[in-house]
Amino acid sequence: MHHEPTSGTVPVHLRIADALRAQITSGELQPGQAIPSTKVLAQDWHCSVGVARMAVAVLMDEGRLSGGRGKPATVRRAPTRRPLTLSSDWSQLQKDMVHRPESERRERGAIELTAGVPISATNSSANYQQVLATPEIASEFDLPVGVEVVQRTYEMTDKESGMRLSWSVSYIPLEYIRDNPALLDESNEPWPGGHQHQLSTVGIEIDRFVRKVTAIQPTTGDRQVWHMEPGVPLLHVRSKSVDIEGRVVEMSDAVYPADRAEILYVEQLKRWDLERGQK
Amino acid sequence: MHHEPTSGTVPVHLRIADALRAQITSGELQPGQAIPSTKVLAQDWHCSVGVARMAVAVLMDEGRLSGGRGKPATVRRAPTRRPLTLSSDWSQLQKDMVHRPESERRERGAIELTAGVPISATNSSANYQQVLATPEIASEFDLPVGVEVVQRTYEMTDKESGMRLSWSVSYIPLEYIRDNPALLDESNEPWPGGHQHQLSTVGIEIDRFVRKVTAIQPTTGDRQVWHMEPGVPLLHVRSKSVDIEGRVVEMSDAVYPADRAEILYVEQLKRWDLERGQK
DNA sequence: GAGTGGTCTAGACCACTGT
DNA sequence: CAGTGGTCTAGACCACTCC
Repeated sequence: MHHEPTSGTVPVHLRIADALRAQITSGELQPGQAIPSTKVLAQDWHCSVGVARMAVAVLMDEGRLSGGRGKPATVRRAPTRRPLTLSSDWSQLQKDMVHRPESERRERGAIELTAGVPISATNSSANYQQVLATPEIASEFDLPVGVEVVQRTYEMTDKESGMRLSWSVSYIPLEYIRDNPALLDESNEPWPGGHQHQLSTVGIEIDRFVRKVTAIQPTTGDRQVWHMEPGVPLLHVRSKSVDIEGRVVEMSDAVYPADRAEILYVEQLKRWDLERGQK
Repeated sequence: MHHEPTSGTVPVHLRIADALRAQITSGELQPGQAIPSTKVLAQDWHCSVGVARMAVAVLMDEGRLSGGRGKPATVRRAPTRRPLTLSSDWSQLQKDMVHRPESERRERGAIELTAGVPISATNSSANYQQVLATPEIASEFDLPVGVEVVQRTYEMTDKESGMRLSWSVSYIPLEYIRDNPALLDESNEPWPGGHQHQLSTVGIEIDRFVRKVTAIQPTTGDRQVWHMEPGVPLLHVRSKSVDIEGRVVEMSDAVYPADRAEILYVEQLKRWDLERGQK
């Protein structure tokens, strides 16, 4: 028995979602507060519980509700994101450290990947593998497909919770570093001074980093290892290191859950009064 | 009548999704190709069509399938993203142009927001409004809540398709630009030379930009205006302009669909041989 | 134990697409 | 027209949480 001809053309579950979303943004439903149960929503809107569930599923996917498993769905609190600084200042500092003693490098070495969490509270695991460049990887290096590259995957987890804090995979063409076998030794992790120092041992000087940032939707597997809630995208950062001869000598992919991290960077400009007459 | 005790503990619809995802990543299902219909999946997996639909919904949300509405669901082609360059080089160019004649500025003025699309093929609309700073906005400027700010929303759409190409909202505290009423004139859009030039007319010199990039899940409304498919996040860029006195003089939010845009930026480092002895 | 959401069924009707 | 997905119903059983 149908009550109304669905009045408009907007599906019922979307109308319920719109109503709830309005209540959330207006503050009528506060963060942490529970929304009405699916059964109540079904009664209020004269629909089946299945439709009510579809409505809350919409808001879950939008990241507005955090939910379920025996507990009522609640309004998600605004996430606090750790800034992930990728500014030239910091990269320059890393470059300057290349010629500093190892003790100093080791101390600050892994900051790159922890983004603020003390190294002592983390476990890290690295893995080296010699692989053949896929078409995608080869095109980034502008080298032929199938060329040998060293693949390094790196993962850090929180000691207490076991939660993953960072994950990245980087590639260096084997021919560029063949002269220094130490670069293939996993026991050196985390790399003191980062790959900038490692590359400097074979005479490669980095001129610039080129980074591309985009976002993707996590798979269910991603959600498990990151302990992510539904409705949270993954930030994907692809960095390339270009040396002073214009060659791409290193490429890395890293991902971060968008509810915990944000990419922060600074563009420094020159002063007007300092550049008079130049260029 | 139940056939098996659901063997493991993984829900059926997730197992179907996993199987399909594996077929997609392995190349067994090519981009553009149609996946089996929900009815067929239900028969193959001995489940109801409802469960089969949940399975394809999972892959839709991951952005791997596109489709529906009478047509069978198909494997989505890899998106081609337009790079959105936000490098210091480009910003510096903008800064240098501040002191160039208006004709030159006007020519290149709006590149900032089109990201590669010719200006002639777009419609743009700007809107000015004088509003009171919300707590969030005020905290970015480090000014008291309720201070007057000029809010400028800017939108560009493709002339043919009517699709939205860019959207942004920026804020400038009124007290910083009160001396130049031209800045409040909407007919000047698009701003020749961007806000850097506008601010220079009241004696403000930009020292640096600070940008934060993160990703959010679009609402159903967002999806409509951007013509986005499900499973595509939105990139969110918040830029702040800091002047040479350390004040935040401008703040803007911009969003881009993550399947069409990527943030690209370059970190330029100094040469070793050029910095000997300095610093 | 009562209430919650998560999974699943077996249907129904509709809008849309292709031929 | 037959086939597709999109919406919706009215139930069922389970795992979980809170009291």
